[in-house]
Parts: sequence; C-alpha cells; structure tokens
Amino acid sequence: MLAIMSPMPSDHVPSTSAAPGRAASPRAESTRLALLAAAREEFAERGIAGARVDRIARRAGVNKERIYGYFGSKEKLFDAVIETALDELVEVTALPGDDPAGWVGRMFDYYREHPDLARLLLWEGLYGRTESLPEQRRRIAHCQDKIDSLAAHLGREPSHEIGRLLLTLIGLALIPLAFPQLAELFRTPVDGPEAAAEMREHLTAFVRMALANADFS
Amino acid sequence: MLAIMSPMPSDHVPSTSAAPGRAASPRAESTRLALLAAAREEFAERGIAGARVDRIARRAGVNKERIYGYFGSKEKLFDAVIETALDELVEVTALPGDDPAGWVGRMFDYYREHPDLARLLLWEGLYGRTESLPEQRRRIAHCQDKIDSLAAHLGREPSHEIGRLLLTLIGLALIPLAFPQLAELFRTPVDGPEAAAEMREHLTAFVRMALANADFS
DNA sequence: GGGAGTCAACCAACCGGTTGGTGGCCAATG
DNA sequence: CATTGGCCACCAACCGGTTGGTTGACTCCC
Repeated sequence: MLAIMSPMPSDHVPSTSAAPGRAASPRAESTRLALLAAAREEFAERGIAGARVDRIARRAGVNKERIYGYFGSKEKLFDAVIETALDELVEVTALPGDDPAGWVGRMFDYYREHPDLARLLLWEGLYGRTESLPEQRRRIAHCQDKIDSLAAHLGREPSHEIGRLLLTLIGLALIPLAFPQLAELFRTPVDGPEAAAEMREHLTAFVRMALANADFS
Repeated sequence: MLAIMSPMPSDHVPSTSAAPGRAASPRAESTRLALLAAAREEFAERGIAGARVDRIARRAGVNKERIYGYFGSKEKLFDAVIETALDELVEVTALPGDDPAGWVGRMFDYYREHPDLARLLLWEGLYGRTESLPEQRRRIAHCQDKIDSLAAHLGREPSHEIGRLLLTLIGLALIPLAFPQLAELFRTPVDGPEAAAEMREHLTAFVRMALANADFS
C-alpha cells in the first residue's frame, strides 16, 4: 500500500497577485511584474517555443529561478502573460458606441502603437489552447456589453450575427499586422505614418460603407 | 545572435527542384517532395521554433540526414515550404472577377478546408523575415493581375487603394482562422459546418454591402 | 559502379528546471 | 537596545535530457 511518493503535490499558488495567503512583499511584487513585462516582450517577439527563459530572466534583471518560483513553468508564465493581454484587450476595446467605423480606426491605431498585443493574440491563436483560461467567463461577459452596444446602435437585438459583425470589425483592424506578406504581395505599404494613415482611412471607409445600409439577417 | 560557426560557408545549392546541375532522379525527387510535405504539416502545426527535424524526417519516412542533404538547414526547409505555400496561395486565389463577395466566400471555404495554408502564413508573418524570398517579384506580378481584375470590375484604375481593398478582402476570409480567441470572446462559434456556413454568409453579405455603393477615393 | 538512401552513433550547444546557499529584513527574546 | 533566529527573495552553479547538425559504414537497385 505504498502511497504515491509525490514529494510536493504541486500547490504552486502564487500564480496571480491575488494570492489568498500572505500579502506579497512589495519587492516580490515588483520583480514578479518585471518578469511579466519581460516575458511579454519575449513571447510577443518569439512565441512560446521560440522564447527562452534565460532571456526573459536577463531582460527582467532577475534570476531565472524566480520564474519557476512565481509561475511554475514556462507555459504557465505564458498563460499569465496572455491573461494580462486579454484583460488589456477587453479593457482597451471601448464600446463601439455610435461610430463603429471610427471605432475600427481607433482600434487600428491602438494595435499599431502596441504591436505586442496583436502578436500575442496571434501566437496564442496558433498555439491552440485546449481548455479555456480562468476568468474567461468574466471577459466574455464584458464583451457581451460591446455586442449590446453595437446592437443598440444598429437598432437590433443582440445576436450571434452582431457578435460575428464585431469579430469582423476587430479582425479588420488587425489584418495589416497579421498578414504583412499579403500586404507585400499586393504592394500595400504598411510601415511609416502616412501609409498607416491611408490604411486607416481605407478601413474606416470600408466599414462605413458596409454599415451604411445595414440590413443583414 | 546565435551565429553558429558553420564549418561550411553554406553553399548548399539544391534548395529547389530547379537545381541547375544534373536532373534529379525520380526517386530523389519523390523523397524530396515527401520531406517537403511532412515539413509543411509539422511547420503548420508548430511553427519553426516548435518544429522538430527528427519528427519531420519520421513523418516523411525518410532519414533525418536527407533534410540537410536537400535543404541545408531547418530554416531553409521552412523557406522552401513557405515558397510552395505562397505559390499555392497566389495560384488558388483566382481573379476576383465580377463577384468579389462570392470570391471572399470561396476563399473562406478554401482556408477552412486547407488550414495549413493559413497557419503557415500566420507563422511566417510572425517570424518576421528580413529579406524577401526569391521569385517574390513573380508572385507580386501575378497578384497585380488580381488587382487589375478587381479594378476593372469596379470601373477604376488599378491603384494602391485597390490593393488595400484586395488585402482587406483576403484578410476578411482569414479572420476566423487567425483569431479563434476573439471568436470565443464574442461567442461566435467557428467549428462545425453550420457555423462555417453562417460565418461565410456573414462575410459575403458584409462585403456585398461594403461594395454596394463603392465610392472610395 | 555509383547515386540514393538508411542506420547508428556522435557531438557541442542549449534548454527547461532544480538545488544549496547567501544576505537582508523583521519580530521575538533577553 | 542588542541578539537571536527564522523567513523570504535572490542568485550562481548545476543537471539531465534534447536539439540541430554531422559523419561514416552499409544496403539497395537502376
């Protein structure tokens, strides 16, 4: 009747700052945040498989071991980064309100100024998570507000169709960042402020026209 | 800056089948193609950093050493895969012709049936190539035909604006594959045939409306 | 014979993860 | 107040396994 000799049943609690037990010391919290920021840069640049834990630690000016002390593993660190990124996404994605086209333009600007966010989204989409993140229900509920806002502006009830429309709108703002090769194929300049301004104008005009006589089932 | 001290100054010529020297034997060509196909699967699933050369060789039923004999390195093998993918892309992307909305729907279907292609595009976009691939000019010229076709349908001259529009249209068809997490956030089902049909209908309707009174500068 | 491919072994570098130990902070103790 | 002692963040060094890449001897078959 040998009990299983697992030395520690993996109670790696302190994955988030909301650790229930003892309040984290300010010093500890600051290094945890430095690690998170450095990991975000590294993961945004190289993805999970391409990221190197040593590099993350060096970037943060922190010992590599702290990563495992705070997060447990490279993948859990990635998940923590993704969670902060998703929170930032749903927070920064204001309500479409009465101007969906302008909203797409603003989202486009934001992604241009913060490519990290878009790249993290792309990496994570390719990575193919199996089970959903904690707090995902809260994020989904938060996004429901945006669906409601868009539906109200269009004078319709919230529905899957409105959700699809919102997905399309956000996707539009992300296209230039996600497919630079396609832009090259179609000789569409993407770098530089004036190229961005033209692309932004194109996207907003496109959305404005699509929603001009919005009658979709 | 992992400059590996390669003893050979990398004159690995036979990267493509169009090796100038001697004609490749049919047997050699078949294993080269098997390697290419296996590499495509592996790279589409895991990206460059996540792919393993041993796995590629095993998948192809070929010895690992052959990869270096034919392609020289993992990265060059990836480039070869990307080149075939880009060729497939520009070939399969028929002219928009007189029905851009239906064309987007067909592209959407194609990407659904061949997720490999879309995933390879995403990986490569994130990878961030510095210099462009060989034969890229030919591909760009080929895409110019599509721009011309779309311009003709709209009764306009080919321009950067038409190129941007084409980029937007192709991007639209790729959104559901590129951003599954956003779809989850907006509760937009993506899997299953009927969900795909609805998404397809949404996209085509969106494009139809956007192009209904197409007057963009 | 000779090109094509296989197989097994090998290598240096590297990667994620672990460990023993150090030093500073702080509360209890005298 | 000074001493003690434990706790905690931190670090340098280390570990076992893996990775991309190479080599050379052997087989197969046109």
